[in-house]
Order: sequence, then C-alpha cells, then structure tokens
Amino acid sequence: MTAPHTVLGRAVSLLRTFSFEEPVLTLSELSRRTGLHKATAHRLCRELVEHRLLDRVPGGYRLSRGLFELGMRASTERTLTEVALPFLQDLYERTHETVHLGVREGSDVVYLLKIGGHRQARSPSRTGGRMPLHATAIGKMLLAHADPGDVASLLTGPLERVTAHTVTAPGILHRQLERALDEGVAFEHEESAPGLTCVAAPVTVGEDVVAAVSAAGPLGRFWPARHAVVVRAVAAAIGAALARRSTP
Amino acid sequence: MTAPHTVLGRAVSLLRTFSFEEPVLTLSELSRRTGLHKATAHRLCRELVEHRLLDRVPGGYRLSRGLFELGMRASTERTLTEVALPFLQDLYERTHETVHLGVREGSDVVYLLKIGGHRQARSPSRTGGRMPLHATAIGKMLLAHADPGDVASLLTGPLERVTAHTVTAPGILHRQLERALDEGVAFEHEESAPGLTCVAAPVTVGEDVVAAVSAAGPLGRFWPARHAVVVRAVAAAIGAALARRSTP
DNA sequence: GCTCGTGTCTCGCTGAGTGAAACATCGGCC
DNA sequence: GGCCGATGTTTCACTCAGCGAGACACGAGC
Repeated sequence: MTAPHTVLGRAVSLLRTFSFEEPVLTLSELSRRTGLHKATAHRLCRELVEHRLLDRVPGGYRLSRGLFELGMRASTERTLTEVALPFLQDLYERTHETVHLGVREGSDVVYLLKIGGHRQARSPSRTGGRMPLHATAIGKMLLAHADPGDVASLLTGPLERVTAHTVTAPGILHRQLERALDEGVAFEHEESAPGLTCVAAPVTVGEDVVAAVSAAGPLGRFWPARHAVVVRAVAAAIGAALARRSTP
Repeated sequence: MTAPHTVLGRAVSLLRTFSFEEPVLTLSELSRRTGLHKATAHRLCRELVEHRLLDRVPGGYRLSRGLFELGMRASTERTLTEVALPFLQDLYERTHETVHLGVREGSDVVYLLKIGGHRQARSPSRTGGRMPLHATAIGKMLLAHADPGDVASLLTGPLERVTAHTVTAPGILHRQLERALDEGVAFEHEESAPGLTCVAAPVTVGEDVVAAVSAAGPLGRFWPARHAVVVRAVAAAIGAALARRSTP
C-alpha cells in the first residue's frame, strides 16, 4: 500500500489494513503493509486506541467495538436493512438456508445482511463483506440491471476467478445476465465457493434496483430453482414496503 | 463537544457527531457541535469523503457505507455474533418477537444483534446502539453478573430515567439484580420504552458472562415470564457452543 | 432591496507530526 | 551462556501539513 501524505489518510490506511481473515495485526506488520515509518504507525495506533477505534490486544492491534458502533450508525442503507429484515426472516423460515441482502458498489456486491441457522453452508460472504459481482447470484442480478455501459466496461476487464466454476467468459456471463433479466432471478453454482449454490432476485423501487436478495445452500440439499419463486416474492415484497415508506 | 488539538481527534469527533436520530448533518452544524472552525471542518469533511468514510448528500454529510464495511470488520465480537446467530434464529422462530444479543460496555449495553419480524414492537434498541444497563432486561442481567464494586459505583451515581417506569431506586434495582442472579433471567416492564416488555438470560463461557440474550414484545401480547425457559435455554446453548469453539 | 445562514477558497503563520536513530525486550538457535 | 533478528518504545530537531481569520459566493426568506 502506498502511504498518503496526510494524517487522516495514514490513519485510514492503517484501519483498512485489517480484514476478516487477519483481525489482529502487529505494529511492525501494520507499518510494513502501509509503508509507514514504525514510529509513525506507533504514534497513530496509540492515538486510534485512545479514540476507541483500535484495541490493544496481546498479539498486536485490532479494530475495536467503537468502530463497530460507528459503522452501524452509517445510515446509508439502514432503512433498507430495517425494512427488509422481517421479509428476510420469512425467507429464512421457509428455507432454513443462508439468506443475503446485498447492494452494488462498483464491481463488487456489499452484503448488508446475512442470516442463517445451524445447517448453513460454508460460504465466504459476511455482513459488511464483499464479493465480485460476476461470481455471485446477487451480483449477477445487480449487474443485469446495471447501466449497459458499466456492464460493458466491467466485462472487458479481466474477471477474477474465485473458484474453478466462476464464470469468467464475457459471452457466457452476458447470456446469463440476459436470462436473469428475463426470468427475474439469477443463479450461481459453486462460482463463489465450492459446494455452494444460490438464487437471487432484485429489490426494485420504482424503476431502480436498489438491492438484491438471495438464498444459498449446499449443493445436493439445496436446489436453487425450487426456491426461485419464494425469493422473487420476498424481493418484490421488500420493494413494495420500501416504496410505501418513502412515499407516505 | 470540546475540540481536541490533533487531526485524528477532530476527525473522530466529527464522525461521532452523527447519530441514529440525525444521520445527516450540515457542515455548519458539524462545525458548531464539534467546536471546529468552519474552514477546518470543511477541509476534514472533504478528506473524509475522499477516504469514503463520509458521503456528500444534498442535505449535508452522512456516514458512508465504507465506514459500515470497516465497522463490520471489527472482530471484537464477531465470533460471538456468528456463533450466536443460529440460536437467535431459533429463538425468533419460537417467539416471533424481537430478539437481542448484547454485551456490556461501561454503564451501557451495546447491542451486537437485533432481529425481528413484521409484528415487532417499537423499541429504541438497534444493532450497534446503546442503552443504559439499568433500564433494560439484558442490561440488568449483565449488571447482575458484574463485579460488585462496579455495581456499587454505578448504583451510587444518578440513574437515568428513560421512561416513567425506569427503575431508578438503587434499593429496588439491587433486589431485582439478586433475583435475576437467582432465577437466571431478568425482566423489564416498560422501563426502556413504553408498551415494551422483555426477558433476558446470560451467555456464560466458563465463569465469565460474555453477553446476554433477550426476547422483547409489546405489553398485552407478550408475557416475559412465559418465555423465560426458552430464553435461558438459548443463552445456555450459545455459551456451550462458544466453549466448544474456543477449546477444541 | 437587505440580511442571515450556508458552503467554499485563499494564504501567511506555526506547532503538530515526521522519521532517523538509539534503546529495550523478547524469543530462537547454535 | 552469547549471538541474532525481530519486535515495541522513546527521543529530538526539522519542516511541512494543517490551522483559522477573513473574504467571497450563493440562496432563502421576510
């Protein structure tokens, strides 16, 4: 990572160095990855701890609960999440599989919500996490409704291969998107995680697709096509509820 | 708010000015509340937008999705949340009422998770939000297991009255805590919100109470005592699952 | 018209913040 | 034991990032 020449930038790049996979990082590690001088990283970390954005723990530093609280105050999609939750609960009760709510951010899905029960399949998605659009059902659904120009420029760039089954051929992907647009649901078969299948439907408010909903489960037990109708209905219901709320 | 004399501190106090109730703030409002000079606030906000911690929106600024993503990476309680979620789903399915998972932070509960369906009661709790310990069922349960010294010092200070029914008399509260310790559940009757009742049980790992679970519903429909057994069982199951995970 | 509140920009001054360097620990390893 | 490389911590003189007074532009509302 290239270190910016402003305090704020440095602090943010420190915070951004942490990830789901590496929640705890040592000072030297932080200094190395951000390119900051050890003394600088030390001073900044100490101050971030003071402000309760970082925690000092035995193995180094980690993002703190204060940051979690701050992040949850981000209103961007909070009304969306709050309106959608009851419907996602319904979806969960009907399927007892993992249920997602996601929005588009550039070439990624950002998951606003992920709920699941005891039998949930191993999947790389997490609330607040990201996945490439083209590798997930939700992503394809969002992409299908995206601006054609955006789609074109995304498909020309190289598409990351997440698993052996990830669709990286622009032609195939393009056909899948058209079909998704047609059917109102998108599918995914082991394209983001081995053994995982998924079906997604769009949440629309007026003309705009603001998010997408999905149900995911393990290959063998879970047959995406069988749940297409439910997922589509739930997504539609969320859209209706949102429209009702925004224009009372 | 008193403005600190460090860039980082100023930035953090800007971010902390936003709340659930006021998700969008104008620049002047921010400058006024933080005590920062308008020019300073402006510069900092611009930079925060650049780093995707703030969004520029028609009415002013608001916390952005980037901050949400960052906050969700905070690992502090993520394993707790992830382990607990399936059990909380069970609890929801059995009660179809609002379900909480909370931890203690000073004299507050911080809600790590709140799930609910269509019929959920109006309640001030939110995922990532706070409530005074003494005004909520979860809070009382956590307080009952807290260090006696902590409890004493909390009870001597003035106890905020959230609703007309909030217990602010140290004597009564103390008796409630003893009873909660005895029964393994704590109750709340319109003490955090009018018309809302709640029952909570502690999540214990070994000797430590790491969190508490609750089910809440509207007065009249929801009888906390009837759900005491379920809530206690769910909380115990979460504790067992956590213990299993931490010592494999 | 005037006025009040808002967001934006410039620019000279200064102290917050930098980073080299030295120091303190802690292991691991022969 | 002594050597080594890694980590975390502190000091200190230099300098540039950041500050804030002030000026400007815009829009809304009597």
